[in-house]
Amino acid sequence: MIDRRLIRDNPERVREGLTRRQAGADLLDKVFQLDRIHRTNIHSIETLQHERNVASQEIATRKKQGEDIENLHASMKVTSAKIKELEATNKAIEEELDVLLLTIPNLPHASVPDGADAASNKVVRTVGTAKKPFDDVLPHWEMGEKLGILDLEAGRIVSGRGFIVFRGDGALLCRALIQLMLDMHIEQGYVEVSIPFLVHRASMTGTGQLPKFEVDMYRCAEDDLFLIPTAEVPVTNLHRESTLEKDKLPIRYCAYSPCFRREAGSHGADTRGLLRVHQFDKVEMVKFVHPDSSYDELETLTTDATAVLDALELPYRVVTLCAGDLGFASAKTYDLETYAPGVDKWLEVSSCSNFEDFQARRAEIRLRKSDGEKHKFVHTLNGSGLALPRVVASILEVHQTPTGRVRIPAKLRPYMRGKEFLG
RNA sequence: GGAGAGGUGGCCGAGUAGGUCUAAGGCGACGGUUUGCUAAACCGUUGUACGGGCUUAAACCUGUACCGAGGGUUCGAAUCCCUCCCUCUCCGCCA
Repeated sequence: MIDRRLIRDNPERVREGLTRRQAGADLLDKVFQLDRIHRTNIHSIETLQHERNVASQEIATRKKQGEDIENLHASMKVTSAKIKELEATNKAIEEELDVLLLTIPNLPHASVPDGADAASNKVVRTVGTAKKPFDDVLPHWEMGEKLGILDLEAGRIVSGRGFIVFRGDGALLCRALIQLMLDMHIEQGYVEVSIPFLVHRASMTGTGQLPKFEVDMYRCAEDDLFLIPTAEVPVTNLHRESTLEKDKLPIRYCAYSPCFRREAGSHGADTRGLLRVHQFDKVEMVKFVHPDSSYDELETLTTDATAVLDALELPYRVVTLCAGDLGFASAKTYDLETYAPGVDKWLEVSSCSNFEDFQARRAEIRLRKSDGEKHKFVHTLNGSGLALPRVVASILEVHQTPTGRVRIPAKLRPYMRGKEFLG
């Protein structure tokens, strides 16, 4: 959530940022206007309350002395009614204001390039080469089914399209990847946490999935709980409504979780194989940092994620998202894309973002101030390290051999019972 | 699912026959005095949010709200009433 005061004091800056990310700035005028009325009302209410407090005191004193207080009673009754009325009005305004504010996306950081959509994203660096290892590389779904490690039909039978079943080495590969990633991140200084996969509304609102994107979530109506679309939600909310000590920062977590996404509105895109599914496994990194260092932390977060791609010997590129392609809560995002020669595509396997204080303000994750300092929020960041199915797809295509086998990268072999090839 | 107990500041904890509660006291933290150093002792400070004033800004001054949440009664609510949420204990059920 954007600071209300920023909208009040510097509406043009907010307008500019929203325009840059292709978000309508029309809500802004409404917020500006409501905020002003809200403050005027507060002033009136407080004046009346002050009046009431003084009178109450006087009534108490006079009553002790046995004086007549009927007049005061009568006039205070009127005052109280006025207060009640104004409070009701202002509560309505505040609710409206909250909804509006929760719907406004974060502002892009100054270093984020201009642009309306993904076409304007900038490649920061490329590692390895994006080319076919040999001519007729099979797409991952064909390779996977040929090896008997991927069973898309079974997924359809059990749960419908978009759900996948891995068998044998396929299942082992998933488990191995999760383990490798977690071990690497622990080595990099992250604390592993194991978290709930169902969360309530407040958590979803804290990280920004709600109220705007409810249709994208799986929801258990009976208990009003949501299946998490990413571990970012429970992990970031670990510190919801709390104040963090400066000397405890940065806090770095990593976590494995399955991720559930309805993918509403994206039917027809990437329907084959592992590229777009309703449930997938992911290892996520989350950081809580001091505002001064959040952009440095974004860089190391990104290299902590690319280290996994290096370990898996996969070619990849790091892309800075342009303002128009930025996620709702993010101020700056690097996407990591690995090349899959079988489908000839760059696959997004990670998204590393700095949310600055956008999530922290929503989730009330504060930073304890030192003397004479204005009260602050921490900055939160997260990045996948990495999302599994697309990594598996990439492995099945990049490490494919002309003889129809798939080589297991050396760093992964200890987690794969020492095997060199899949299947 | 059933029964009971309870939710008060960073933490512990008092306070409910409504009116200096402007929330005691303690701990912790911070500052100071003392001290060769540390500790102890003593003195002092100590929340959050939102307004207003002053200001480049901070500091500061001032006001209001906040005792789980929301309503109600009242001139006045931590205190009385209603609804809801959460935590704990016991019982039941269960991997």
